Amino acid sequence: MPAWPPAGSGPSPVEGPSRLAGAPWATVRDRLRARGLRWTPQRRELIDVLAASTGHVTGSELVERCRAVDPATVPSTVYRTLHVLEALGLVSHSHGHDGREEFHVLPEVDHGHLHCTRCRRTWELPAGEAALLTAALREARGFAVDLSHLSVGGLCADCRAQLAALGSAGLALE
Amino acid sequence: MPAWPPAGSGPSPVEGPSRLAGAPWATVRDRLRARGLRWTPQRRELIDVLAASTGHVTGSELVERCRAVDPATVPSTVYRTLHVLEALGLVSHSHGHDGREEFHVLPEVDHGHLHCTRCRRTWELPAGEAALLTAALREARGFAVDLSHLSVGGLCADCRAQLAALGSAGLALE
DNA sequence: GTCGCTATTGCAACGAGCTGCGATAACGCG
DNA sequence: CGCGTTATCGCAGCTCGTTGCAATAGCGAC
Repeated sequence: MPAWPPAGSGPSPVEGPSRLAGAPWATVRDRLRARGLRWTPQRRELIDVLAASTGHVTGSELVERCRAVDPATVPSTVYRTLHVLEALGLVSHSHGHDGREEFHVLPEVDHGHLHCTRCRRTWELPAGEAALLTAALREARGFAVDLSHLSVGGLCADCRAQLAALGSAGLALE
Repeated sequence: MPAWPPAGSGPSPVEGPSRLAGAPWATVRDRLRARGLRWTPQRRELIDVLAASTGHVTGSELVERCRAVDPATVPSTVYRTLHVLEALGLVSHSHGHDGREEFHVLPEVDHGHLHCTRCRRTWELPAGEAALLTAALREARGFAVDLSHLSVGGLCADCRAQLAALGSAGLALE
């Protein structure tokens, strides 16, 4: 793993809106400052890592990736920064099947999660598919569903097929 | 808290092929043995505690209650026993809003959970209310929803009302 | 009763994540 | 450019839960 150029030494690769097209990361610094928050090297590192990530990442994965960039990285700082970024709307988090934190980079689209309790895979559940539920809950209880906190567990089609194939042979525990 | 009558003392209520009506705990010992598992004092303690519990309990709450009965209780044993009991279908667990484990004593009725991300209260979501979602997912994806792993987050009616009352004054973080 | 097999225990260490605290360093201002 | 304010850092320690391992103890068989 190539060491990154020491922060601040030498001209860093184009820091324009070039590759950041569609990436709000470029504006994070100003967004932080506008709130009286600060732009620190540690935060910059995490944001670099986030900008290179997509989809779901667990907190510890992010810690590891940061450590790859800067071995001096400390977990608490990463977690704290993640919470700050969440307040800015740049990431969101939910709890995976095992209760571990999963961060969601750039939650452009509001969606829930579907995960198979057998194969542990996860899918995104777009608002459309949950619409009936959210509408029903709003009407019946006045409850406003937050899709990012909607998590549905169960058996995916593949696993159901596999179990069916196994037939009644095994009352398998697992 | 009253000490429980020693197990096995006195005639236990009907224990037939009928229903484990109300007290499946009485049969736990035999169910364990039937599987080649063992009946130990530690397990008995946890089962006493469970029998005295209803609804949702977190793992650490159970550990505490066990420790109240027997200070020598060790967490790993409690957690391991809980997982064994889950395999027997006597408890089920899910992950709460904060990712912590919540155990569910005697999950007679299959249901999901609804929790408010603001006031942190939790409600049960009966199968009926989720039926539309589960049906839709089964048809569209062949996904079989496990209600005990269905968790819906959002704002409850009370909190929505409170927020509305606060008006546009606060762009509250929380 | 006691013997042996092995499930279970308790311990210690670990992993994820959070938190309080003193020290550091961003950043706005002059 | 230097100063003061205060957000942030790094550390140490804590909580919840899991895991590997050696020692213990259920329990079925003799």
